[in-house]
Amino acid sequence: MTDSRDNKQAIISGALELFSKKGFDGTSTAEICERAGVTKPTMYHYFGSKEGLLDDILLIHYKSFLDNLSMAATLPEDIPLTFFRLAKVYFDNALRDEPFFRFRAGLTLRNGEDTAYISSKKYIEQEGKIITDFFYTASQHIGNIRGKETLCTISFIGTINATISAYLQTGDEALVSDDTIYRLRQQFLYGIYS
Amino acid sequence: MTDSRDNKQAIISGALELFSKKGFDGTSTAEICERAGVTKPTMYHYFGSKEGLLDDILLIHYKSFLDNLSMAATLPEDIPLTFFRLAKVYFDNALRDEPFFRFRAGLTLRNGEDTAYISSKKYIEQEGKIITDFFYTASQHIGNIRGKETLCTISFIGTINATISAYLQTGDEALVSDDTIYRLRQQFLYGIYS
DNA sequence: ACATTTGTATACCGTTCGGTATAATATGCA
DNA sequence: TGCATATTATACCGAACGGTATACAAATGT
Repeated sequence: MTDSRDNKQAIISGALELFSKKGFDGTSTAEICERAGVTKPTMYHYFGSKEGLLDDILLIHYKSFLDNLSMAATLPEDIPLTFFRLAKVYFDNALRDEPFFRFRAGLTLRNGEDTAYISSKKYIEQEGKIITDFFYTASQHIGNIRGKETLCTISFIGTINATISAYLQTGDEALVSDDTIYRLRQQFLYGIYS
Repeated sequence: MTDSRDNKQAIISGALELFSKKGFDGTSTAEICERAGVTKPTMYHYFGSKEGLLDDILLIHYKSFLDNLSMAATLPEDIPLTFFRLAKVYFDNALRDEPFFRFRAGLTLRNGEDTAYISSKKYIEQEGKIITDFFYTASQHIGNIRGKETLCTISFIGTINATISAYLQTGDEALVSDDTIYRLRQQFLYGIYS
């Protein structure tokens, strides 16, 4: 018997790549299985349903991402440091796991009834909460963002994602460098809403 | 007989709203017809296929959007003015036609094999060309963005869309005000890459 | 050695999908 | 009025979808 974890992992990573390119509804279970080199009963043996597979994918990838975000925000009073760390988690995660970034980013601007969005909603909200909490802490020391914590959050995530997307399209590594983070930090904390 | 344009328009606007919420692949033709109050043969009489309907929707909405963008860029040498006008087209269009914005924005970060993305690709490229052309003109007068025209384009579109999305979620009208455009302009032309 | 668990393959099911054949109905024009 | 042209409704099609019953093969624990 081949190692079961190989097949399971092949299904997960292959499916995520397909979802990120063609969307959840645009990808068939047959396609997922063919790409992973398994048959449908094998996939249903592991995940129970197409949505179960999606849930597993989201759980695994979001857990690592959100854990890293939370760890980056353990010293929220050190505002410049925390901003830097948070942005770095976004960059690192996207470079290490491009399909997951594409999948995530494609959902961020779509707040509707898309199957994949509904399943991702709770994680997107957790992500938002971590960033919002940080901006609330920051606003206690930096007056000009007070009252704008929510919009700081949305703009922060949107701008970071746009920057990563720009890197993935152009290959310009300067985009995901520390310098970029310094500039974004300057804008968000001291410039953008003054 | 009811006015045919009513039905045709009802199908178009209803379908766009469904597509923006549930995605193209996640919306069934039966759903589209039910919402528009017509039967499937009626829809197929007008549009030939589900993709034909999508193409018509894209043609109508993108034409207006791209025309406005082109008109905003008729004086590219006046860089501050053109930047302002371009951003304003994005804001105005999104406020006037929210479903189309959501649909567009949901595709921007997803460069893959999604059905809706493939059909939209040519328009997205036209949009990109208009903005890129502007930044090339601007870079002839503003040295610090030279060589970064493509990434300026992607970041500009991404940041604008993130800002609009923030407005749609928070309802904070200050986000889509002229002041926001002034700040973005300052950042993009004189601050962000210096 | 053998029962049990785990994983895989063949073949298939019911449903929903996009799409259509047919015919009835409403309108514009003669 | 009656003909021609659009437009709509009923009813249906083949294909693809998500999902499964069954049985068999490989590993594991005793």
